[in-house]
Amino acid sequence: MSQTVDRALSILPLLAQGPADLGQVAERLGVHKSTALRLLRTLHEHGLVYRQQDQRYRLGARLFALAQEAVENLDIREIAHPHLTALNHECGHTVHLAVYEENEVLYIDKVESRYPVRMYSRIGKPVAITVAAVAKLLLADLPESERRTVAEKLDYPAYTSRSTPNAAAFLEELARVREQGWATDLGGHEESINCVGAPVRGTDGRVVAAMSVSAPNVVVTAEELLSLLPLVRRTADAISREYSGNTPPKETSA
Amino acid sequence: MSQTVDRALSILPLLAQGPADLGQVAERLGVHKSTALRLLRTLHEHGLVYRQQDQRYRLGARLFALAQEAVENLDIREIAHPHLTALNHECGHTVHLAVYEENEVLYIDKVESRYPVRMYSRIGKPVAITVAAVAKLLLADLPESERRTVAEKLDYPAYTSRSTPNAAAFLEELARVREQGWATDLGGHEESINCVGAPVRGTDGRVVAAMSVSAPNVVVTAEELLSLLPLVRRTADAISREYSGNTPPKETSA
DNA sequence: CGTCGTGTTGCAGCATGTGCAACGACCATT
DNA sequence: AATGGTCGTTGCACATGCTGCAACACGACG
Repeated sequence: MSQTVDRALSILPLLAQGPADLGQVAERLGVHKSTALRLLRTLHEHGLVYRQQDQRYRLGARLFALAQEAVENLDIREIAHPHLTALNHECGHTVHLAVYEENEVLYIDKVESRYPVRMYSRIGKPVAITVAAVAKLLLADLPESERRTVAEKLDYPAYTSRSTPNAAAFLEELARVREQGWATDLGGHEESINCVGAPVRGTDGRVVAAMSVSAPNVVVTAEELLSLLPLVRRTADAISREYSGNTPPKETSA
Repeated sequence: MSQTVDRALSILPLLAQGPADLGQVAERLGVHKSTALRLLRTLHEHGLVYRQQDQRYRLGARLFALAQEAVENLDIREIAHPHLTALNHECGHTVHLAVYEENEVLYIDKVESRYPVRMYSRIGKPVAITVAAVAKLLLADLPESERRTVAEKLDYPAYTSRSTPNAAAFLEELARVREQGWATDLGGHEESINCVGAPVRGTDGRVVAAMSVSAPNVVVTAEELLSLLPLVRRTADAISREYSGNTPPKETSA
């Protein structure tokens, strides 16, 4: 909508692929060098872009700061975290929390055996949206039409022999998930890893987040993992309740 | 330099503090609502901003993707990582790798007892630049004038009784660090945590990164930690050598 | 010493972003 | 139901501020 800003922002993904000098940026943007220079300077002033010794431009540190602050301000994460930790203590496995945002599913919290980590390698990377239990839960809740649109647009990489093969199968799976209120990923992403997940709902019943427990085959069989389902669902429901209760935290009396 | 882009980018830190609606954004930017709307729309198209159900704007997922890609493309990190892991195996303590970038020091890698983590809670947060060993190493290498300028501009929070109290003390410390070629942080940030660090240098001898080993008092005394210094320096030198060797990877013959 | 390849600057022209005012949607209140 | 208020959205006329050009500065290279 705004040409100038549009161009400036297009520089970021371009630099994400690796450093580039002024000429390259200008060329790939399709604008004059002087224009690119001014845009880069503006980005630089805001710390989104950094100029290394060889004069080439890189993405800057402020980007991390922003991403960091963004994830910390997710109230769902804040509310859910203690529940996730508790669940982890009970079952010992890795616990994930994820949200859906414009055709992407995004991990926003994770508790592993020993360390509560706030930001991980997986954030930002394309989540295996066609197979992950949390992805199924989040997509299953979309309105019918949107669900279909999204499913059609997706790629269906065959991570393993048990990955979701195509849109039809995925929609079927989503319907099942929607009905039963929980989801699994049995070796669909990595042959030896299984997950069970349950949805977190807001006041209006819509799914606002999803959580899952993951464990490798070698530790527990899929059946054993499935036996954790009641516990997982109870945890998700507890988060839902607390989130719904706290949703309108409008100042009633200061 | 570019007004439009400048305004658009100013929205990001604003939203980092928490979700805001159109009116708030317009007001805090000092522009008309319609202007703010157009800027937000452009940011939205690029995925940097997300609109939640209540119509308020939040920072978007693409931000994570960018931050993620940015950190992965740091070649220093890639080269250093195996060395950091090796060092961690030898001594068992937490190992950090950091770089300096426009008045900020930034952790870009970390190896902890059990998990190699690629992105951590600390990235993006203001590093304790006045006390951290890696910060001292990176700042100590700046040219005299810049070093002074930076030192004057900094705040000197008294994290503990042993924190660097002011610019004068800091500059003195930097001089010492510069001379001896290594640095420590003995309880300057957290009373019970000590660190020893050494610089990683590029071909031209300039410090391009810094690494450190941290351990709590209860595990090893400061003296014991200091006994690791030779090992730390050897590791840093190994990284320097490999980085210098690989620095000009220009295609000599396709 | 000249040539090439950079990044940088000033400027004229006009595309583009700007603020205004009016509209529509929604909610709360009466 | 009707009213008033808030908030997001749209179309438009104006002029701001962005654009691309051409010329300059600087360093590397032969």
